[in-house]
Amino acid sequence: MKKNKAALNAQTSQANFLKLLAHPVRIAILQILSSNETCVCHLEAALGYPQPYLSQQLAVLRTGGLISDRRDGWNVYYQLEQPRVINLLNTLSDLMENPLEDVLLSAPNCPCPKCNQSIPQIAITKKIPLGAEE
Amino acid sequence: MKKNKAALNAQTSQANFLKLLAHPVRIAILQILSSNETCVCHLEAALGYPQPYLSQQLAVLRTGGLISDRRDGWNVYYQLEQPRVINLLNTLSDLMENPLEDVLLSAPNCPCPKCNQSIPQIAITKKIPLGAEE
DNA sequence: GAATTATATGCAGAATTATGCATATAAATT
DNA sequence: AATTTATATGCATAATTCTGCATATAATTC
Repeated sequence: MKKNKAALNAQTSQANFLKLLAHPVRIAILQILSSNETCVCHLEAALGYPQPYLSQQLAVLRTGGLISDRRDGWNVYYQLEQPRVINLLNTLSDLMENPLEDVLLSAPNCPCPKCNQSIPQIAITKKIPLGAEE
Repeated sequence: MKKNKAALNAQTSQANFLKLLAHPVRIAILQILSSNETCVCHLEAALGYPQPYLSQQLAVLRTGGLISDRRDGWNVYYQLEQPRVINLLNTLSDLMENPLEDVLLSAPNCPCPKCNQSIPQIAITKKIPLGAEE
């Protein structure tokens, strides 16, 4: 009897989908986008990674159909194309008992229009410990 | 001002966890285990992959803490260590509108004790189309 | 139209993962 | 203790992903 490998079509596309998510920066990007449409410079300010690096990760997510972009003047704004992905990330945080992250809420020195509409965002409530910056 | 990368600790461990799952054969294994404690030879019969290959994928899942093994005589039986992983896989199937797989239910010619306790398993209800085997 | 600002792409080397195959171990049977 | 059955490990090569950096594009302002 010849041994035939099972096709595993569904599992293969599921695995490919998970590969899109299996990256810390891409997870962080999706979490940020889950609360707001966001421009690249905001991600840069929030995450501290170089712009070309973030653009590449955004390209991975965009090519994978998870997010979409919209240009407005100078800025390109990204948003979730498939908001239900957040269900998955929530199930994951739940499973791993990781609290939803903090980091993602503050984007000090973000120059984007949305961050500078009127009032500076968190600034006052956030204490910067001595020696944190140089 | 120096740009500091965000730590992304939670996201990093989440990504590592997803990497364990982001593989078609490993997903299939977990789905099979979700319904039953299962020995390696059963997986071999169900999936049609060579035994050493499956043992390697099992080792990945075992090392990652997702499954555990128990020896009984000749056979080693694996079971889910973290049954809530199935929530995640279900959320995923749901998201991708993949029906839960069929393939995984039949393991023709499985020699393991569990498959040969008394009655042949599915045999009768399952029609094998002409020319499916040679 | 030249300079500026925001974002995207290309490419290369490093690192990691996937896969196949030979062989090792471990319990059971004789 | 030799053989058989079930499973695990080691290693080599191929394939893929990661990451950093240089450069390209595209809209805007001067």
